[in-house]
Amino acid sequence: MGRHSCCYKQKLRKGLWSPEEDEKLIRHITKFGHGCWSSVPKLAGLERCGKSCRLRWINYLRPDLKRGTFSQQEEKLIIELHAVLGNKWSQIAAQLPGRTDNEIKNLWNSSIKKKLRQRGIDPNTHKPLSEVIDNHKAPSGSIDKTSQSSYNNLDDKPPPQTSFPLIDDSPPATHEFFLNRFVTNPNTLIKPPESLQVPGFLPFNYTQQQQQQQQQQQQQQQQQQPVSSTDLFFTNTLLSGPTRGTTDSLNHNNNWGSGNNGFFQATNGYQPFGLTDGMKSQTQIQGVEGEQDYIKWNDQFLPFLMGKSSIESKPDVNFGVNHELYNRISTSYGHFT
DNA sequence: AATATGACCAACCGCTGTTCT
DNA sequence: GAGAACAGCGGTTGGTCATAT
Repeated sequence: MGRHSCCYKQKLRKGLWSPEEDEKLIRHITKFGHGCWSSVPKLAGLERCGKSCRLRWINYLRPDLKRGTFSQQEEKLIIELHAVLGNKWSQIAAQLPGRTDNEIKNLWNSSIKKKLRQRGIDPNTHKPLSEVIDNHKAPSGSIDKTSQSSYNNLDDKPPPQTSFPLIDDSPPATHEFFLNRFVTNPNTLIKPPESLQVPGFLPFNYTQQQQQQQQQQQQQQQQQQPVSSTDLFFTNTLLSGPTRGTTDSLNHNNNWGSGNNGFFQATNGYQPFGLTDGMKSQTQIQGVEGEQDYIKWNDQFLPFLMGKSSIESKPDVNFGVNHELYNRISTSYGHFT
């Protein structure tokens, strides 16, 4: 269908969103949910098409977005999922809570593809490049059982060409492999596969009860033994990536499971919207004077708009604006004055 | 210091599938 | 059943920033 018909009827804004537009959209969806996207811009007072509003919300304004750079485990998971699903970015994103299909797609095209090629892996077939060159008939997306689905740190230096298969003894990325890892028998599953212990990741049949058991086990383990910094990073934090200046990202548990589910489960006519534990985590950010230059405006502004902040000294906002913060953020919008 | 190049990423475009009338 | 409206998806584009020359 392409561009919505509404886009032809009137002059609509295009391009980057201004903070004011974001604020309008957030306020509207916070109060009313999005309902029918085509009606959102009118109701929210925006000169955008519904499609644009939807995209902005899904890819940027949603409170459960994780943002930040991808962890190595996330990258590994993306590669493994891509080996099975191909360019089904939305399905891949579904396994990475807090990440959008757009984000993953961008990562794949800008970074992972290159890293795989550097390691001698064809990003389309996930086969060794030499093999792909030798066999031009290899259908795209098909997974050879000898090819590898398990990847070590992609930042590592590539192994010698003779060392394929590349990594370890993990099973190949066949559909059986995928099913074994992601669609497990709920009667037998207690613990998610080790490689899937990425913050917020839930296999398809990983129930809340099982999750609680898992959390209890993790808590016991944490009490029993010290955790390495990387373990902390991967299992206890939601703010991944450089988290420059992030001070308390280690101080909360992984609540993505319940929080995320709650967020996405529709309970009424409107599409669901709610504040989640995940959002709490997202708002664990530094104060205005900190070094958190990575965070974009909504990362700080959004919680205040939502009337909820996990920052202890909550600014006096109530859908109003923390003006100091707002001014600082607004200036970061070079195109917007 | 100026320019070129590349990386990154937000947003748009066009398509398909589903739902509604 | 047909067509319109809509949601969602994947590919692509264009702007911005960082780095190299």
